[in-house]
Amino acid sequence: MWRSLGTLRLPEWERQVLERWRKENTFQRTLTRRQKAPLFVFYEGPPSANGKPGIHHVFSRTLKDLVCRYQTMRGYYVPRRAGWDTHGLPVELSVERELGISKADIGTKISIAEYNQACRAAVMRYKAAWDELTERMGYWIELENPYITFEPSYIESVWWLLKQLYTKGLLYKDYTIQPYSPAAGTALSQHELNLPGAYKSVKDPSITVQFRHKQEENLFFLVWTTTPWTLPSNAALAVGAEFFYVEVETFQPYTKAPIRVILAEAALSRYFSPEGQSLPMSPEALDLRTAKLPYRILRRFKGKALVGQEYEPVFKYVHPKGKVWCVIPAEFVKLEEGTGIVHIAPTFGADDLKAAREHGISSIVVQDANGNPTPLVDKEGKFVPQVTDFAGRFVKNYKDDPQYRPVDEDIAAYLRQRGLLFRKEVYEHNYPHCWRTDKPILYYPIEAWFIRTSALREKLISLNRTITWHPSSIGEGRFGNWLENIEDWNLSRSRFWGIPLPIWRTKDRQYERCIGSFAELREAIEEARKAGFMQSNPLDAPAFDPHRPFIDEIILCAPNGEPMYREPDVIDVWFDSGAMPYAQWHYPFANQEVFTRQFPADFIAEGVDQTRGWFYTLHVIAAALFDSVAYKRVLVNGLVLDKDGNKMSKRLGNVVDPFELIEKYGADPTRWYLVSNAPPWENVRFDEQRLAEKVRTFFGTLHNTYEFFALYAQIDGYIPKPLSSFEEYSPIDAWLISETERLTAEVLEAYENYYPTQAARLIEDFVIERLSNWYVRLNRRRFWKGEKDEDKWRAFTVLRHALLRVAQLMAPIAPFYAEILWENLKEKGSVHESDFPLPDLSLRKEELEEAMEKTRRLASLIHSLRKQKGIRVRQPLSQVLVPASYKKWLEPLAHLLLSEVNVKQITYLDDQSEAVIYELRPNYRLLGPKLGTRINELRHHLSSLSQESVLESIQRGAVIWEDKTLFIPEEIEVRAKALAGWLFASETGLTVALDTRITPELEQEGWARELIHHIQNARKANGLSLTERIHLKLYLPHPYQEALTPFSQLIAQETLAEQITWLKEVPSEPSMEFLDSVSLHIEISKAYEHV
RNA sequence: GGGCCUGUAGCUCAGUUGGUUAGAGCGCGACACUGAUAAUGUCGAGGUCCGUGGUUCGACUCCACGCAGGCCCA
Repeated sequence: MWRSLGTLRLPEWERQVLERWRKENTFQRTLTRRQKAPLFVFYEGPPSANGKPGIHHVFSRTLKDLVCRYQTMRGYYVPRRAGWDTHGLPVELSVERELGISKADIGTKISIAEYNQACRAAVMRYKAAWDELTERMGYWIELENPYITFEPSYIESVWWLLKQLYTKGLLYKDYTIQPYSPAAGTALSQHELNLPGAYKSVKDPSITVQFRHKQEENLFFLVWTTTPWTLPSNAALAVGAEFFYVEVETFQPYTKAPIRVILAEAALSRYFSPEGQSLPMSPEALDLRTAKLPYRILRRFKGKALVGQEYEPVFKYVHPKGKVWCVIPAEFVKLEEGTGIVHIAPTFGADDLKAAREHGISSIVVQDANGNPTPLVDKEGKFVPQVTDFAGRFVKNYKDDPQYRPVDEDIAAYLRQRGLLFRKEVYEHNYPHCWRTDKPILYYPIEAWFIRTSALREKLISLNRTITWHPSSIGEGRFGNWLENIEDWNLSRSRFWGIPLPIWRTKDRQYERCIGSFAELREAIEEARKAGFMQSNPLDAPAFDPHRPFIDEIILCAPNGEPMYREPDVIDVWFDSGAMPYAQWHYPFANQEVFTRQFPADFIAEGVDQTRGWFYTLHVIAAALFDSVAYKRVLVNGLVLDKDGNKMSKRLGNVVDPFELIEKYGADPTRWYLVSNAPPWENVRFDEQRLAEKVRTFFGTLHNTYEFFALYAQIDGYIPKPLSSFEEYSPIDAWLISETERLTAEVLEAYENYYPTQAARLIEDFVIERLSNWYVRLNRRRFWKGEKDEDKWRAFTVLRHALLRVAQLMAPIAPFYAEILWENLKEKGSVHESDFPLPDLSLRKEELEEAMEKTRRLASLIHSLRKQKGIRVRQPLSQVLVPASYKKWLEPLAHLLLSEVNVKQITYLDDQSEAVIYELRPNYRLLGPKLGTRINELRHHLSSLSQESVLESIQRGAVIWEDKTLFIPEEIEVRAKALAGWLFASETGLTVALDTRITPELEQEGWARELIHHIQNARKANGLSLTERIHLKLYLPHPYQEALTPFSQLIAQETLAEQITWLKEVPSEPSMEFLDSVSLHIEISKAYEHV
C-alpha cells in the first residue's frame, strides 16, 4: 500500500505528475470546482514570443503561479488567460537582421506588406518553446485561447479606447524633440542611440557669444554653445535662479572695445585669469595669446535677478509674435561648463523646448510651402531660405561633400566680425551618431500624437494611493515620483509593425477624424466611395487586416469634400499591452459582462522594469477612461543576475537556460530556490550551486522523511487514520501537532501578505529542524519496534498528518513534489484541489512548544559537554543536573532528553542549593529610561554581588540598590549561569551540568550498546532485511564476554536474535575491532521466519 | 544629474517597537552517531554589521552626509 520511491529523482517524477495532470485535466478541475466561488482576478502581462524564454521569466511566472494556486486553494475562482504581445521594435529588428535590410529599405527593397508579413511570422517563432516552458515549470495558465495583440478584434478595441481618449480631448498632435538622422531621413529610437558605437568622440567648435542687453548700454550676456548652427533659432537664455552671477568690466578680445559682461561667478576663472584683476584697465594690457584680459568685478547677484531681462538676438531672421529673447530660470543649468548662461533653441533641444514651454517662450519657426510652421533647418539638415546668410547650407556634412565648409565656422567668423564673439575653442565630446549613416544626429522637432497624461496627474496619483504595492516603496517612490513628474505620453512610432493610429486628416489639417470601430470605418469608407476616393470597401473582405499598408490605402472624405489620409504612425506597443483588460475581451464590442466582472484585476506581478512600462500604461488607460485602477495589487520582482551580480547577457555568456536547469534539478527546486532565496523584489543572484544545495537540504530531507514513513508504514500495513482517531497524544506527538498548526498559521500569514519567501523559509525550517531532525530522530524506535501497538499507530498518524500539511502548504511554490506527497500519502484527488488549511488553535500548545525548544537546546548543551570530555554517546551516564525551576516544563519531556543524550536521570538542584550560581542583570528595557547613565553603575553593582547576597535577593524578591527597591523578576532578571562542582554549560538563560563519572555498571552497559551497534552493522553487511530474525554466535575476550552475558536479552531484542551463543574458544574467522583495541567475533545465521 | 533598492561571516540570507554576548544555512576543519545511512548530530574557526558624524543611558537598528553595486529615468 505504501511505496518507497527510492532516491530523489525530481525531474523524472515531475514529468509523471505532468502526465497525470494532463490525463486527469487537473488544472481545469481546480477551476471548475471554484466556478461559483468569489472571483480573484489575475491579469497575465503578455510576453513576446519573439525570443526564447529565460530564467527571469521562470522567476516572475513562479510568483504569478504561486499566488494564483494559493488563492484557488483559499477558495477563489482564479481564471488565468494567457496572452501574447506581438508588435514593436524588437520584432522589427529581428526581422530586419534576418532579411539583411534596414528601415530605409522598407517600401523599396521590400514592400510594407511583405515586411509586416515577416514580422507576423517571426513574432510567434518561439511560442512552442514558451508553451513548453510554461507547462514544464508548472505554470498553470490557459494556453489554448490566448489573447493576441495583432488580432483584428484586439486592434478594434484599442481603436475604441483611442477614440474615447480623442473624444475627451486627451489625444492631440504636437511636436517633440527627438533624435533624428537627416542623412537617413528618419527619427531614431532611444534603442538605436544605445547601439554600440553610436556615441563617437567628435571635435566641434565651441564658441562663447555675447548677447547684447536690450536696456543697458554696452552690457552683454556671455553664452557658451557647442552648436553654433542653432544660434539663429535662439529664443531665450536660461540661468540658474540660485547661482551667483557677476557683472564684469573688461574688453572685447577681438575689437578691444571696452565692454561689460555677465556670467556665473563660478565660470569667471574659465574666462579670466586671476592676474587680470590687477592689470591696468586699458586695451594695451590685453594679450590674446596668454588669454589674459584685464577686468574688474562690478557687482554680484543671484540668477533670479536676471530673470525677465531682455536682450538682442544675434540673428534676427525671424520676428516671432509671442514672447521671446529674454532670460528665464531653468533647473538644468550647470556651472561645470560654459558661462552659466545657456542658449535656448526650443526647436533643437528637448530641455530647451520644455523650459521654453514652461515660461511661455515661442519657438523660432517659419512657414513652409503649405503654410505650416517649420524650424530653421529642414529635414535634410540644411538651413531654410529665410536664413538668408546661410540659406541652403547643411549644418553638418550630410552629403559627404569634399568641398563642405563647416557652417559652424562661418557663423563664428560672422559673429567675430560683428564683435559678438568672445571666445572660440575646439570642444571634444561624445555625440550620438546615426548607426546607419555614421552621421551625427540632430535633435529635431518631430510631429507626434500625445496622450495628455499631464492633465490626469492628480487622478493618477490619487488612484495609485489605492493600489497595494509589494514592496510599497516602488508604489510611493519609483512609480509615485514618476506620476508626480508625469509628462504627456508620446504615442507615435514612425514604424510599420504596430497598431495603426486610426486618425485621418486632410492635407491642410482643416479636418480630422478618429475612427473607433470597424463599423464606423466601414461607414466612412462608404461615404468616401460616394465621393469617389475609394473603389471598394476593404472591410467587406472576409479577412480584413487593419495593419499597414492596407489601412494606409483607405482614404476618407472630409465634410468639405476633400480627401483625408491616415496619419502614418503606428502606436507605442506599450499601449497595446496596457489595453489588455479591455481588448482581451474585445470590449465593448463583445463580452461586456465578462469584462465588467474581471475589471480591475485583484493581482498582477511583473518585473521592476515594468514600472514605466506595463504598470504605467495599465494605470493610465484605466484612470483616463474608467476612473479606476486597473489592478488593486501588484507584486514586483527584481532581476535575475548571475552569481557575481552581473546582468545576464548573451555577450557575457552567463545566461542560464531554464530548460536545462529544470531537466537537471527539476522545476520545484528551481521555483523553490528563486522564491526562498530573497524577497521577490530584490535581485536574485542566480547560483546553480545554491540550487543544487536546495535539492539536497530541503527536498532531500523532506523526501527522506517520507521514505522513512513509507518504509515502516508498509512493513506494518498502516491504514490511514485522521488525527481525531486518538483521544490523547504523548507530549512529543502533541508537540509536533502543535508545531504543525503554528507553521500553518505563519505560512498562511506570509502568503496573505504576498511574502512567499517567508512561507518557503518557514516550511524549510519546519521540515528540516522540527520534523526530520527532531520528531523523526527521537521517534525512530517507535516506528521500528516489534509490537503494532496503538503508540506506533499514533506515531504514523501524526507523521503522516504533518507530511500532508507540508504538502498543502508548499503546494503553491512546489506544486509537483506537493502532489507526489499527497498522492503517495493516499489522499484523494490533487493537493491543488484541496482547501488551504487553516490553523486549528485548539491544537496549539505554546508552552509545550517553548519547553521543547529549551529541551532541544539542553540536549545540544549536553552533547557539547560529552564532547568536551570525549565521552561517546553510546556510553550511558548517570545523571544530568539542572536547576529545580526547570522541573515544571522539563518533567514531561525528561524521557526524550534522557534518551537523546543517553543519560539515566535528571537531578533537579534545589534553588537554595549552593551548587546553582545565579547571575542578576538589569532589565534594560524597563530600567534604561528610568536610570539613564546610572544603569551601568547598577550593572556593575549586580555583577559584584556575592553569591550569598544574590540568593538573599532572590528570596526577598527584590534588590536593594542605594535607596531604590528593584523587583525580581520584572526589573532584575535572574539567570542560572553555573552549577558549581560539576561540568556545566550554559547559554542565554539555560544551564545544565553533567555527571561524567562512569561506574562499572555504566561501562558494561556501554559495552552492550557497542556490541549491539556492531551486530547491527553486521546484519546490514549480510544484506538482511529489517524484519529478518537471526541466530548469533559471539566471542569476546575476557572480561568483556562475562560482563556482557547479563545483557544477552537486551542484545537479542535489539538485534532480532532468536538465540545467542557465547563461544568459548576463539573462532578461526576474522574478527572486527571492538572498542578500539579488542577483537570481536560475530557469526550470523538466519533463523526461521516467524513474524 | 534625479528616483528607488541593496550593502551583516568565504557564499546566500535572517535580525521584531533601539536593550548591552549579532544569528542561520551552505562551504571549510575536527569529532561523533549508525536499521532514515548517498541520511544525521555535535563542536570549532570565521564579523571594523560599507564609511564618517549625530541623537540616546544604550545604535546592526533612528537621523545626516558620503562610498560601492543594481535597476529605471534624464
